[in-house]
Amino acid sequence: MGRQPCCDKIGLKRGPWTIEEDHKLMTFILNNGIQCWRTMPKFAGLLRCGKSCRLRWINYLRPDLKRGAFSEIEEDQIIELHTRLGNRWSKIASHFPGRTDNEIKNHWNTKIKKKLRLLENNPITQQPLDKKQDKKELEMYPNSQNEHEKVNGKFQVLEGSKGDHRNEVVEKAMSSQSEISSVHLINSYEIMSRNMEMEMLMTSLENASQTCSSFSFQGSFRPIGSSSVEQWVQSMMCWDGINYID
DNA sequence: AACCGGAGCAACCGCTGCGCA
DNA sequence: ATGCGCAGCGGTTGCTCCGGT
Repeated sequence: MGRQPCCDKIGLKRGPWTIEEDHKLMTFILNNGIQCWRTMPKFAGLLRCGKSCRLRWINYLRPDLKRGAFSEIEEDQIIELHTRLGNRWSKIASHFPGRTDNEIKNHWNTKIKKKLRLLENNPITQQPLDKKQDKKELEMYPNSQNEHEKVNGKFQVLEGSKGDHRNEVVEKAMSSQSEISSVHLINSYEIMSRNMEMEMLMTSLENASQTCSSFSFQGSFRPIGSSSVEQWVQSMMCWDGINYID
């Protein structure tokens, strides 16, 4: 007789996570912490198995995740670690704070492997042949080598006075044609979100302002179609009431 | 405009190792 | 010592997007 499944899969949802599910999981973890993945979905009101919740949190929702393309330095490090450790992705990932094993594994399989193969086939130049991607990125972000390095700045509203800063945050995000990529409210009410829809952000901020007299706000924004990332970051840094924190 | 193929990546599956009774 | 249940890990799958024809 085989091993019992990790959970009763009948009636459980599979496939891509919705924003609502993300929100439920995140809120639950932030309020209760991580104790038992198996029972978590039930208490969080999710029709998912614990394994799926764990994966979603680790690979996507965790607030300390570093998003964006891998730098040349990171790639070199991955190659070096891979020659020493082999396919032990979690071990490799432990050398890169904010990166997940899944992310590194995918990057290895889709980019690095190919790059190394091309290098092997092109020993004279010792240069990667596929420069297409680099060129494309350079065209999109002429002032930035790595879009996310520049964009993932953090902004903080100190001693926010309820709705004032809440509106400020939302208006600024909307006027700058941005999507919220990460929001972190601290103090007595805590919530985080990644790729949160504007409507949901409003609700979260509303809840926050109801449950505490003052709160601080930390977040990062990612511009949509901004021609100059640096310019955009500069404009955010000048935002009254928001302190740019390194 | 429609189709196709490749790239990228999120999510799943099944195995392993560990802690505990 | 053994078996069970769990979290974690690595391989794989399948969906989405995008560029080329």
